[in-house]
Amino acid sequence: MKTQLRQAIEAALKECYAAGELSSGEVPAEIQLEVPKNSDHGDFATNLAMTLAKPERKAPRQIAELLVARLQENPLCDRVEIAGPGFINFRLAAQCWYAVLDQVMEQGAAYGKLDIGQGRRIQVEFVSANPTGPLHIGHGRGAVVGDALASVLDAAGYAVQREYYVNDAGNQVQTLGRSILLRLRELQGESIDFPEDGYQAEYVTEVAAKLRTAKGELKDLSEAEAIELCARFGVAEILQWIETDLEEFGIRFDNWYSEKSLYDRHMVDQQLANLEQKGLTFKQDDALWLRTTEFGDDKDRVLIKSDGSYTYFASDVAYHMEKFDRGFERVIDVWGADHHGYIPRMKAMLTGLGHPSEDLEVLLIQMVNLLRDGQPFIMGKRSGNFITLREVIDEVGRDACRFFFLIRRCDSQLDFDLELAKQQSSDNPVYYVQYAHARVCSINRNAVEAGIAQPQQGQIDYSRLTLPEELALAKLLARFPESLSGAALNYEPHRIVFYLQDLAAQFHSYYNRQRVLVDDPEISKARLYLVNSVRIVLANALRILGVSAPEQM
RNA sequence: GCGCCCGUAGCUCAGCUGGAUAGAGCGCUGCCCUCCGGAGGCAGAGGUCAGAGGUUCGAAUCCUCUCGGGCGCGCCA
Repeated sequence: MKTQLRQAIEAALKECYAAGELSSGEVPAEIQLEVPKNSDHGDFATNLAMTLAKPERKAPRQIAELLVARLQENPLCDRVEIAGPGFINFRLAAQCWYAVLDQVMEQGAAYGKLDIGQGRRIQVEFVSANPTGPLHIGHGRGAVVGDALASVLDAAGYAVQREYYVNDAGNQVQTLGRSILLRLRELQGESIDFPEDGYQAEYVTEVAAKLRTAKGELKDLSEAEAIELCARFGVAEILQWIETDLEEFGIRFDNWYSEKSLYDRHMVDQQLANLEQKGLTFKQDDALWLRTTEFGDDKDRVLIKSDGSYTYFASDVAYHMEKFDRGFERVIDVWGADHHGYIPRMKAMLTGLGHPSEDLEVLLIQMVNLLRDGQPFIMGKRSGNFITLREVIDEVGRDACRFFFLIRRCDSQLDFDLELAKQQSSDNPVYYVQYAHARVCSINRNAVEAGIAQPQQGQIDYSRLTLPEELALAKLLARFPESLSGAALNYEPHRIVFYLQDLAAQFHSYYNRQRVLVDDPEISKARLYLVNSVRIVLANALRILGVSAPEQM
């Protein structure tokens, strides 16, 4: 719709040049067309005449008149007007908009899909929580945002991979192993003085008990061997919890990438050697440093500590370089916002190794505040860390949980009201949107009962759709692809949520004013066609978010 | 102290990358309500876009400063 109009404007402009009415001969690279906020200003508006004013040395309105004279003849346009300082406002013929319904019906589940990615490979790495404990509520938000973003990009035509980076090397894994071993000994009757810096939580004992049945008491192993075994067992066990939780949440990763495997394959050393060769490192105090300050970081960073062990950053360098070696053109990391200080060094490392820093995009996920009936759930700013994701999903359900995690821009903090999420009323945005879908399904069931067949494409007389609400709905359906492209280009899945709420609101309002199934069978058919188009778009948008579109509730 | 994010209606937040009279939900006020499917529907009030400069035809949006809030600033991960 938009592109057709853009072509028409371009053609009109060229005609003006051909007729000598305009002289500069420049056709702008892209003619800006936007949907005015105020619908009195038409369906689309362009500022073209204003941008041409300078090169043409003519008044904007004068230029606009030349263009409008030609565009008025175009069958696409119902009305073309000049407004304000020189905007050209277009109102398209109703038929154009109702043609969208045919598109929706014809394309079905594919309606809205785009090709802006053109099959380019992109990776979204998200969750990547340490395998030392169950997922908490904060991980949940990152999980859903990452997953939905991946789906958005997929729908926009990118070849997307979802990856989980498993931090199965390093200190925290050793600490986990030691903690499990101590709990194991406790289970064996020893009295243990459990250290402050160990993992205190109960699940550690759970893992220890399981290990005891599987592997026995580890009596014939050395201390180091026992810790190592406990660590491996614990990581495997906890990863399984995480995987199960995520799957229950509707999230499935294409790849689980082990940090330890980077060391096993000597990838870290290779990358460090690479950096050294490029003269980007230096030694100081027995440690190896990366000169990240040369690329915008405010401090240089340690890669190898003076005791010879590697920093987390060192494996991250290797990991991210390896992502590009795997052929991804762009790599997206989803992190908790408290890690934002880590971004400059990562980008510095990339530019140092010859990658434009935009190749890595980091999405920062802000904190989640749990509420119950508008009141903070528990005190303390990091309270979310003590509530597992599993508990929340069990309480409010997967759909509500996912929807609420996506309802805000990810860089703003989120208030998540558990009671609201469970509520079966239109105050609850998830319910409101899903209910719109279920309502159309209900109408369909009634249509069957009344013996009215689902109208097929080409059988619809659009002149039966005479109401302004009907036209408005068709226009909104036409804007779904645009909403999707905005979400994809800006990495903002929440836009889909806002679109959905908009569409549901307009549908409910229409439903409340008008009956779909009326005495006149032709009108009924046309309206059925319209509301079923709405149903399809609702379902398509919900599918991208990983929220179900129920037929009844 | 330095750096990043944020400041929009009473509250929670959108605002399509610079467009025209800044929007939605909750709350508030006033009407309506046996409707294909629910304790719901319709309408109204409510704003100096934190403040001050700047950029230009045009700024909530871009730049600078000030104020206020959040988060970071380990040879931790």
